[in-house]
Amino acid sequence: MNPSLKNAAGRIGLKSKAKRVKRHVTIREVAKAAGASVSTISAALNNSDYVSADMRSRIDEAIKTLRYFPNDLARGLRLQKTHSIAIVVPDLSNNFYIELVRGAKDYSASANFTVLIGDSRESWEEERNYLESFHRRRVDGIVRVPAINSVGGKARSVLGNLPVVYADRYPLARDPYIGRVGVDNTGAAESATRYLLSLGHRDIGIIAGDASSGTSVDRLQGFMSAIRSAKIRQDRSMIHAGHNDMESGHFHAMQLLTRGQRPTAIFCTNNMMALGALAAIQEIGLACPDEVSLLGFDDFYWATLLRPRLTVVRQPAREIGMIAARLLIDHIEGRVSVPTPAVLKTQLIVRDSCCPPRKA
Amino acid sequence: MNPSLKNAAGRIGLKSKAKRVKRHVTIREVAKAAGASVSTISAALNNSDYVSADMRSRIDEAIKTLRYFPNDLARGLRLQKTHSIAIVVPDLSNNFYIELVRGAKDYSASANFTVLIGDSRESWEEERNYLESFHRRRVDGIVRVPAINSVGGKARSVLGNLPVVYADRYPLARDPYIGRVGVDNTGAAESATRYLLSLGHRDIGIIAGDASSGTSVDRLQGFMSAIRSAKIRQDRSMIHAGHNDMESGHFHAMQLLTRGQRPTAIFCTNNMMALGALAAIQEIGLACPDEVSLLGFDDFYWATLLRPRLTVVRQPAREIGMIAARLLIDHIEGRVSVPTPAVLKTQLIVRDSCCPPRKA
DNA sequence: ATGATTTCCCGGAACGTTTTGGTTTTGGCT
DNA sequence: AGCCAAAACCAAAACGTTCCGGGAAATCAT
Repeated sequence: MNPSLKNAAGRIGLKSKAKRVKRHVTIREVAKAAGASVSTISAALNNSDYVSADMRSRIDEAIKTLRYFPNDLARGLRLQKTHSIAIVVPDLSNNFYIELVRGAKDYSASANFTVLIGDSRESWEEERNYLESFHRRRVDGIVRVPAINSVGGKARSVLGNLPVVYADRYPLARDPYIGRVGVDNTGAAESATRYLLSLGHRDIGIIAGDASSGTSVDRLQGFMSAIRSAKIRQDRSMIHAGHNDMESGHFHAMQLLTRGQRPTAIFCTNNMMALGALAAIQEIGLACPDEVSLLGFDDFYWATLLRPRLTVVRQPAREIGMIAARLLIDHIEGRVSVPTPAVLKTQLIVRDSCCPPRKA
Repeated sequence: MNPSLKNAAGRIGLKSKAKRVKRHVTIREVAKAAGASVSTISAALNNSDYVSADMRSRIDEAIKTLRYFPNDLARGLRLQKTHSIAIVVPDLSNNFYIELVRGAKDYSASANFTVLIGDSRESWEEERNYLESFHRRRVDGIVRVPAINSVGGKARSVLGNLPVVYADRYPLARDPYIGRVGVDNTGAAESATRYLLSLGHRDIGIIAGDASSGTSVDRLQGFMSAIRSAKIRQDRSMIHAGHNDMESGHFHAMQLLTRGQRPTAIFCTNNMMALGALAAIQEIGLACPDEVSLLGFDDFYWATLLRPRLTVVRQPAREIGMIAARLLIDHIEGRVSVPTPAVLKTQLIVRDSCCPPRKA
């Protein structure tokens, strides 16, 4: 059709003898090829009105044959927004966060936003790097579930005034955020504990998360509240603060199980620690649930493959991600959305890892 | 110190009555605040020589008080490279890929590269979106482990001429890539199969991956080769092609186990399918390994929590990721590196899920 | 002193888009 | 034919960096 097409396609940066750098195709080359001006191409791309059918098809053809892909750097620079958000989670090997990320990504996609993923591995150092990197990339906002050892305020210094919504965990230190979504941690932990109590357990150990996380604090509080309302005097040494990973779950379960008076049940405040605890139980050679019951937080797709199949309180991970993304994007686009914080329902999934204690 | 500092900090975009947009602070404002020119700030940032200690400290101070963060969009645009690569994997809920991603990310970080993560969920559609998005973001290269249903050539059309290195899986269709890293799939599958043979198994079912993946083909070939050299006539109906996910592992294991002549052992060619097969075995109520042995590919951190503990051939996931990143980055920076493809060692981890068949 | 370096700093031109504020073309009406 | 609005297109100015070419000041060699 258009004879200038092949010509334009051949244009390569012919600078010096340096590494032949094979530049990307630009909108300008498309313009040349289609016999139009740059602004018209742009108009066609952002399908504005006022570009004739004829012109539009010439442009489409040029784009196709030149294999043109818009440069989002230039676009973002000019537009002063990137139509993208970032989500940084503390542990990608924890399936809960995968689901959360996928939820966020799916909602974002439906809103024509792109999402960048960060995996801080429970390290503030790593998280900091991700946050700064995303900030420099000028994402339009961040959904953040902070690493366990990241005390609240530190993040702001690296975030500029990017809008942040917290998911799952939230910091205790007051940090300006535009939203927060998660579950009713206190209530969930309380009713889970009630379940253990109803089975007859009186000596219950808990492995909770770090006290700098509001979420962990809430869950512990829910636990305590259930215990109190059952008029039990809780042995404080059976309250452990872990780090939300398998190692610390293992470690603290070991502590709990190798003492004189061992608990008849252990409540782990997230799934990684539950796994660690299960490993410890198996290692010691205790029968679960017969000798010690195990109750976890967060469900995961292979929980039923374990023996015993794990009893857990399930959080709607995917929904948390979706809603977090929605809150964030609504804010970015200047829409007002539901008042924060958003709290979702949990569900106790009873399987085989809890039973009445041996002898009361 | 410098009185103009606070002044510059207050400069906000004061356009119309539109949403107060709170612009980011730019290098220009830093320049004004430090009483220097833009180019000098830039020089200081990229710590070139020729900027006096005095000037440098004024600049540092301005940067600090203004909370300046460079705009990587502008930077990338000007530099024509972003110092970032992308890695797109087919399933983040598969721990193998998490490790792979982490390896890639760790190496990249050490080389001052940033990495963007894509999770295609075994869907070419999704993968396409990620690839295109990364291309438009002008990452400098991509390490790709293609989705199972993505036939080779299609990707190029969306990648421009970005350098690609394949990890783990590779396409059969000839597609120009600059590197490939993985394990000796044929050899690994062959020796794993030999292990089953050595236990006395003669009726072995295999659930392999899709035939469009070179990796799957190789593994199946290794299996066949071991079978042949044991002079066994393999029942072709015991060769299944799955989709590398739990569902298809479950489905094909069901097929295999509910037929008249059931295999005494099943070899799954990746870990997700092994999990699915395990679920099927448990569902049917067969004893594993006593009634049917199960052999998986890829190790994962909770494999020992399963009952029976899974016997698998372990791939060095993390190293695969690291080397892939290294290959890619070496190429990007114009360094020549080790000849491709790079093949790493596997290791058969014998645990409890395989034993001699009941009666020969 | 004089010239030659070296050190320190700056102006301005890209990089690839979008958008503003035009100008030209088209075609429908008198 | 003449006019005018609408339709179709365009040139140029940003967006926030880096870097090239220079220039002034300081330092050094003669």
